[in-house]
Amino acid sequence: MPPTERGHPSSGRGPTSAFLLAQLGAHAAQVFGRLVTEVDLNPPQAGLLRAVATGPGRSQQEIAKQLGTPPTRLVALVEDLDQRGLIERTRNPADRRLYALYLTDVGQKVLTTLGRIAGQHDDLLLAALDPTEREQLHTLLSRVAAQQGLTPGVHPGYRTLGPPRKK
Amino acid sequence: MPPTERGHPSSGRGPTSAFLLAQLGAHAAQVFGRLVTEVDLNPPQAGLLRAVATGPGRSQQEIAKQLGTPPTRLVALVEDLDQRGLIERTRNPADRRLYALYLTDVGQKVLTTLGRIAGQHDDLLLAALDPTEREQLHTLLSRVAAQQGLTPGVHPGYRTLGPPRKK
DNA sequence: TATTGTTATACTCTATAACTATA
DNA sequence: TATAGTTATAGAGTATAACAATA
Repeated sequence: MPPTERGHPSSGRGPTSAFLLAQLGAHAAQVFGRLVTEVDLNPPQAGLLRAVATGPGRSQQEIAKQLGTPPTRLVALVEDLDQRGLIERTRNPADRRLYALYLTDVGQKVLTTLGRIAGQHDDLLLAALDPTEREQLHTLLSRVAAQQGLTPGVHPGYRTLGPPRKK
Repeated sequence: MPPTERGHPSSGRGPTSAFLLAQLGAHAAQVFGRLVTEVDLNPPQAGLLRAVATGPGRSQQEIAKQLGTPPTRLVALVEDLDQRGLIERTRNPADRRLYALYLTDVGQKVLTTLGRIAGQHDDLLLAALDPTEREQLHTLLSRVAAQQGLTPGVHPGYRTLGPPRKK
C-alpha cells in the first residue's frame, strides 16, 4: 500500500475536515433557507432581524459594519422588514440623517420563532449524533470558529469578498 | 435564572451547531477560494476537475448528474478547462453526440497540487485543534455528512436549488 | 422522436458609484 | 466638506428554454 500524499485525519482517503465543513455548511444553509420560509423570510432578512435585536437603536451604518457588508445592501432589506412591520425606524431628532432601528412586537415574536427554528435546524442536521456527541461537536466547532476570528452570530455571507476572481 | 427557550448543547446561549456549521462552512469556502487561485482556478472549476478525475471518460451529462447541476452549467467550465489544457474531450466515435472527458498530464499535476492545497486548507482552518481533536471532529463530521446523504466529494454549490424564494 | 451539447435569455444577488438631505 | 441613507448601474453566477447535430 503506497503512502498517502498528504497528512490526513483518517490517514487514508476521503475528504478533509475543511471540505466536510464547506460541504456541510452549504447544506446547512440550504436547509435553513427552507426552514425560514415558515416565517416568510430569507436568510439575509433573518440575519438582519437578529442583528437589529442584538443592538437595538443602532443606525444602518453601524449594523452594516457589524455584518461586514456595504451599507447599500441593507437598504432593501431594512425597507422590506419595515414594510412588513417587523422592525421600525425612527429618525434621530438630534441628527436627522440617522435612522435608529428597533424590533417591533411582531418582530420580537418572529425572532422567538426563529429561535425555535434554529433548534429544529439543529435536530435535523445532527440526527446522526447522540447528545454526548452533539456536545463534543459543538465544543469543537465553537473553538474553531473563535480561533478563525468569526464574529458570533454573523454569517460570512454578509462579509464583503475581495476583488472578483479571474474568469 | 430563567429557563432557556430551546434545547441547546451548551444549555445556555450561543449559536447552535447548525449555525456554526453554516458559518464555518461559508468561511471555509472563502478560504478555499483564495487558496485555489494558486493554480488559477475557481472553486467550481476545481470541483469539476475532481469530478472528471473520479470517473474518466464520462460524458458531460453523466458528470452533471453526479454533481447535481444542470448540464448547461458545465459547458463554460469544461470549455475553460479544455482551453487551458487541463482536460481533454474526445468525441465518441460510436455515438458522435457524446464527449468523453479525461484529465491531461497537466490536469493530473494540478489535481495533485489541489491535494496539497486541501491539506493546507485543513491546517489553516483547524489550527485551534490538536491531532486528537482533529480526528474527533473529522469522525463526527463524516458521520453527519453521511447521514444527511451528502455525496462524498461533491459540494452542494453544484446542486440545483428549489424554486426561487419570495421577494 | 429522443438525446448531447450549445446558445440565448432572464433572473437573482451583490458591489460600486453617483446622488440627496442633512450636518 | 463630510456623513447617512438612497438610487442607479453594472457585473457575476446560475437557471430555463430554444436550438443544432446526431442518433
